[in-house]
Amino acid sequence: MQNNLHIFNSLSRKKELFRPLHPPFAGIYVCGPTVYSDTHLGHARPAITFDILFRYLQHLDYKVRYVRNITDVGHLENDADEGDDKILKKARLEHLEPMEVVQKYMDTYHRNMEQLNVKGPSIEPRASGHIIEQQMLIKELLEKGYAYIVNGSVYFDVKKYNEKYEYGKLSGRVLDELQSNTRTLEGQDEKRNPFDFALWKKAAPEHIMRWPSPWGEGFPGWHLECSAMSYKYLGEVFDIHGGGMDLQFPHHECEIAQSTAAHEKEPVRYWMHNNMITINGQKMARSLGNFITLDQMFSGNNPLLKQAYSPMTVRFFILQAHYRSTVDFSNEALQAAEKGLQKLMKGIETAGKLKPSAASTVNIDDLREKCYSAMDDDLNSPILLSHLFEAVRIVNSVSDGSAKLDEKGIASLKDLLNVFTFDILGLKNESAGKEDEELTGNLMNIIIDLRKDARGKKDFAASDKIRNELNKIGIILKDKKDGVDWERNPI
RNA sequence: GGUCGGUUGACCGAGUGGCCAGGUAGCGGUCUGCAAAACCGUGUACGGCGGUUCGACUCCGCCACCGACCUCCA
Repeated sequence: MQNNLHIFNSLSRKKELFRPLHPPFAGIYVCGPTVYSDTHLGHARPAITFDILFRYLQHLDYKVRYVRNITDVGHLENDADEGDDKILKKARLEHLEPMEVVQKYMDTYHRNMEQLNVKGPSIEPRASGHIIEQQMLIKELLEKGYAYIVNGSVYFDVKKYNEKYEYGKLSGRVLDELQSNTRTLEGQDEKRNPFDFALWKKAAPEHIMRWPSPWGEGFPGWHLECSAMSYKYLGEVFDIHGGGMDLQFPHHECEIAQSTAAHEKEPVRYWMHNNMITINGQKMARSLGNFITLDQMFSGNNPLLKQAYSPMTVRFFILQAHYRSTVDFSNEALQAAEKGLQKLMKGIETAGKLKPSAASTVNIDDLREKCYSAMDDDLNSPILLSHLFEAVRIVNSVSDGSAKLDEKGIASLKDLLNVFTFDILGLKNESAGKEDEELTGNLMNIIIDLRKDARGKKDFAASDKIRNELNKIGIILKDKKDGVDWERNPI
């Protein structure tokens, strides 16, 4: 299978031609959310970025296995020994079972993803469902001498690992520097070195998320799940690993260390990292308290929002920037995106009504090539969109006669718009059919008002015509004392 | 403090050693009874200062400012 897709590999810091290990198969692992709170705008970025990758690889006829996990245990507030599990903390706060918290926010995440038209992954494994696999990995690491047990917890020995392998290669960090720069956290006594990280944590007596293990009752560390689950579903070495840039260190670095140490192989061939969404120039994050949840985006119910923005407006907004750039939230930018999206959708509707000419004055094949080039250049969605607007310009020109297309050209143009807009960028036409009921009501009000004017002027010919014509299409008007009612005639 | 990245026109946002991004808004025109839409045209954009070059927004150096990561974060 040939393709010309180049992706920026965070590991080499270069664009590389994508060649999967076992064509026609392609394996992708992306870090999903920790489900302890509402899904926010920031979550939409990786979801959409890797949705585009998933869709494009499928379009190129790869058999893609896309694994995106749900973290439902093990994500600690910090690396200190008494660091709380995020989910556990939330459960205590809301007086819920931890798994009730997980269910609630996982459902929200799924609902929001569906609204954004993000395709579900092939497999969506949960950390809590892979405790055995995680323990197996720990055993392997202990046997190979890359982990040590202290007081019922197990830690990864970064220094030992760094003797044979290179810790920090993904994030460009050098262990010596890390050592001197690590901030001192309370309660790190158990670890041999501050940059060692937990594979298994002993559960305190009051800790309710706990599993038995050879090292005592406890729970897995955060970094471990991704190594265990990617290995289980994609193998020792797989093609693409994605996630947010903020996960590069320490999460992905630790993942590489765990997997490499256990399997003696580099686990990932292409690392891809999406950039952050900022608000007023700062990262949007729960911990900064400046985030907007997706439900708020869609309803407009947040002081930072001047209006509601539809899921497709949000998707289009995100696609207008390249995934490796930061994109700054503002109402003006969202409003511009809303208008742009409308223009694109209207253009596609117009494309369906074009009349063919005998010959063509524009070349659609060239444009198609450009669209592919844009996608092949590290998923350059903003450039692709600019080409789609060029396509829309052609549509409108043909529509008002300043350009001509033959039947084949029109078919090709329509196909291009459909494939790239809907299949690959995953946009959809939200206005189609949506507000029909509301529109009908408004139209009827206008018609009834016109008829009232006619009757006021004793123009009964006009008023009767309105009533009769409506009758013909199954709408019955009823003149009452206090106004006019209408209903559909049940034919 | 360390590491990395950014600074593009009214706003958002691509990109490149010499030519065009694109969207939104503005202005002028075509069309139209009026309007809208659409189409055409339009704006001396590339943080500052030097350097390399026939030519730099694009390469190099310095400076300023902003941000990310180094602790959890998509």
